[in-house]
Amino acid sequence: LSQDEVVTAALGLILDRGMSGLTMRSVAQRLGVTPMAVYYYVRDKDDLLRLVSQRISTSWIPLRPAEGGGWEEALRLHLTSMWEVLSRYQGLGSFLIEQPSLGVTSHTVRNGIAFFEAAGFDRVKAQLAWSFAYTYIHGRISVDAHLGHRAEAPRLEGLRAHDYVEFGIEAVIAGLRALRDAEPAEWASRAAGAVPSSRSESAGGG
Amino acid sequence: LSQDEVVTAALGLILDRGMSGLTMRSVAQRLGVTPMAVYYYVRDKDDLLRLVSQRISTSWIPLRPAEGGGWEEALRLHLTSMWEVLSRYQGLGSFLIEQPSLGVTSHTVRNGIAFFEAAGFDRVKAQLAWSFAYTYIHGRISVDAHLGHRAEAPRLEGLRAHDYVEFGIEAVIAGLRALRDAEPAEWASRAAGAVPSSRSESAGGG
DNA sequence: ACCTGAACACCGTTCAAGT
DNA sequence: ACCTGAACACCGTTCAAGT
Repeated sequence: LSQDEVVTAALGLILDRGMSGLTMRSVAQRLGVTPMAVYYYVRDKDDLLRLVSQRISTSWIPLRPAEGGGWEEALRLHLTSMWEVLSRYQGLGSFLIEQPSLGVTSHTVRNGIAFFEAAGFDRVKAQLAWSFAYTYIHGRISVDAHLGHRAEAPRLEGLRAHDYVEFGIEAVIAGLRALRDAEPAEWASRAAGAVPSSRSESAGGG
Repeated sequence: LSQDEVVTAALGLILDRGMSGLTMRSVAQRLGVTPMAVYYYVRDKDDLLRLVSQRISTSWIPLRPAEGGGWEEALRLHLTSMWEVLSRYQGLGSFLIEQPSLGVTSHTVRNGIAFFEAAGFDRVKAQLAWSFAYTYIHGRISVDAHLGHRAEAPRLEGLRAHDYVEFGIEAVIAGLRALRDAEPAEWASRAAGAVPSSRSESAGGG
């Protein structure tokens, strides 16, 4: 038995029975072992979920400055692959994307900001832009996960999940393109001075 | 004792102790009653959460066709007030927005589509547009909720939560404005024919 | 080092019973 | 109609013990 096997068992359980089917006891049972054996390889359930997050976060195309295609295409590829991977795991996606190790890591944030700075966004706008793109795909995965297992969810005509993501990603790109060169006054008119031009005092989430 | 008091107790518990502090037993304790008394007014925990959702969903500005201000301003007001209300309830927001009664109701969906049709979007684009706006704010509330109670979350300089939402809502509006008059080929280039121009065969989520 | 067994403090919920 | 009490089938987790 190893930590890798524990993580694999957890992932299998999620695919088979969904997020609520993942318990320390079910992991142990799938491995033919006593519940407490799992605790030898994993500190607690949060730790197990962190490891599951790490495992799948290697499966999508990272966000990196484009080589000729422009930032739009690079962002499109990244967001699309992220969605494709995470939507495969039903409720897991909406859960995992809230895990620090998968979403808002300092590495992920720095990388995202660097990407948008390379695309011509100033430092403040690069932060806002990355947060916006990340937030959208987060929302999309959550909404998809929720619609997936609810029969009462109203179905819209003629559109598949993929159409929604595609439209959404294009809207994200179009929105960012429009705001990149806009003056703060154009998008922060009702909160003048909220975004200082140089240095600043307060801290906020990403 | 009444159903209203049960719902009020549940809401208070969430504000005081967060989502994990809400249990059937803690609701009962707050009401000075035995755990099973709660079950007289509420079918089960899901039912209680549905009622909590309903209670708070009346607190924000509904999405309705603008009277002179244009669809942009109407959408801005709706999304902003939704965020302000839901972000007050920490983890509740990210949970509640997944509740059918709060988010993707057939009424909410129809209303949203009608709003965007009145704003000059065709039927298919109105569905996509509503889904996009709803999905973004869903994501924003989830991300905010998550960042709220995690000390390790990296803090970006000089930006407050409000700045992110404001930028995001403007990006949503700018994106929708750009795609409203675009041809499908411009935003669905890699999946030609995915969105039929007239009638359609398959059904998908919103 | 690796795993087991018993136990604790929690859940949501059912069921029968009280008033 | 409204509430209680005891109980069931679950959780995550600790702690002491085995090999």
